[in-house]
Amino acid sequence: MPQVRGKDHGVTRKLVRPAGRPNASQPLDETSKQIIEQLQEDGRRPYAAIGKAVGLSEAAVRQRVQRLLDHGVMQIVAVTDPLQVGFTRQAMIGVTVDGEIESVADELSAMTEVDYVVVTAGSFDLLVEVVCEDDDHLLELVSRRIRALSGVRTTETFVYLKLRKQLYNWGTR
Amino acid sequence: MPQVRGKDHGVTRKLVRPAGRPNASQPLDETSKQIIEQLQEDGRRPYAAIGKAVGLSEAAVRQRVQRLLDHGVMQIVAVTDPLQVGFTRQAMIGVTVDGEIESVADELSAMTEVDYVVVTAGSFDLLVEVVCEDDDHLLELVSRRIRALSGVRTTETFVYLKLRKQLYNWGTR
DNA sequence: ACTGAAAACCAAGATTT
DNA sequence: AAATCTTGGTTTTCAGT
Repeated sequence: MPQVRGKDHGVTRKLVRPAGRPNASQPLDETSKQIIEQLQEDGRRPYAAIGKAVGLSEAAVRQRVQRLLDHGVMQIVAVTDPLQVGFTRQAMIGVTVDGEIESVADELSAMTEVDYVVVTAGSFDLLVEVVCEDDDHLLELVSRRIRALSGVRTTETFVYLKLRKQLYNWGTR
Repeated sequence: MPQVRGKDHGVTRKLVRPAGRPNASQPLDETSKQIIEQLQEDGRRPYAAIGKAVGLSEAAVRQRVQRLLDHGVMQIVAVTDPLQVGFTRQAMIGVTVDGEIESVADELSAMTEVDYVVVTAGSFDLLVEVVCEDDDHLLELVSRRIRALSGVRTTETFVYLKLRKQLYNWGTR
């Protein structure tokens, strides 16, 4: 399966847990894990088929899926291959920050080219994945916009040459 | 929305395009982009509802979705929040390699804790994202198994402190 | 588990390019 | 001619009781 990694463009999905969302925090039982595995293979698999596979009624599967979605344990979404939709250049950018890391992270998160921001321990304070249309776009993004942010001390760009593995199915073993 | 990033655990989904998969390579038209946007919000949204939103019949939407899936332009999958399913430690690992980068990439890709492998240009040859149950697990993985791979020269680990943004919806603007 | 309602599926036939 | 969309009828799934 070709690469499938998020780029912003479109509806923004923030990591902040929406207010009012119930927090599960209970370890998943075997059955829920099996259901998730089924949906990791095919997010539109019918509930009845899932039920057959995990030994549950259709309705029971439906309720469990709804609960998993409500609690934010999983989401079911389309993921696309950036190379097939006109974005030819991806990169990871390691950023070091002076001062407030969080505020820099916020500004980076707000950029449409940025699909991934994580605060890290190590020689970078932030790792930022970006998806660009081409090298010019990437250059403009890094040199004009990211390095221009106040608080950004250094950046190091790792241009993607080849994506080798990209999985969405975890947490279930 | 909480973080949602792939960890292996479970069915393996390789990036290699399955043989016989038709290669689209035609730029997406506006309608397909709109359909993808709909499915990025909710991967199980009914075809009829999507049709209403984009101005197509239910059957036409279904056919287009099938085509997008067949061509590997997108997939519809469940993605889970590792923190909610018992994995408390994520990290990015920068790897430098002696010799064949691809073979090291293959071996890393085969590890269940590894959910992301990319060949990069820059001071690392590979970037590898891992999802571990705890710090002990991460330590064991890095020091006993990754550094032990022949061809691995150096590794640098960036432990995730906080995931700030994670998007799956791209390519559509 | 049962049931009405909704959605998905299928096969032609129509339309567009 | 090929690809894409629509229509109508049928089967399956869904959601609430």
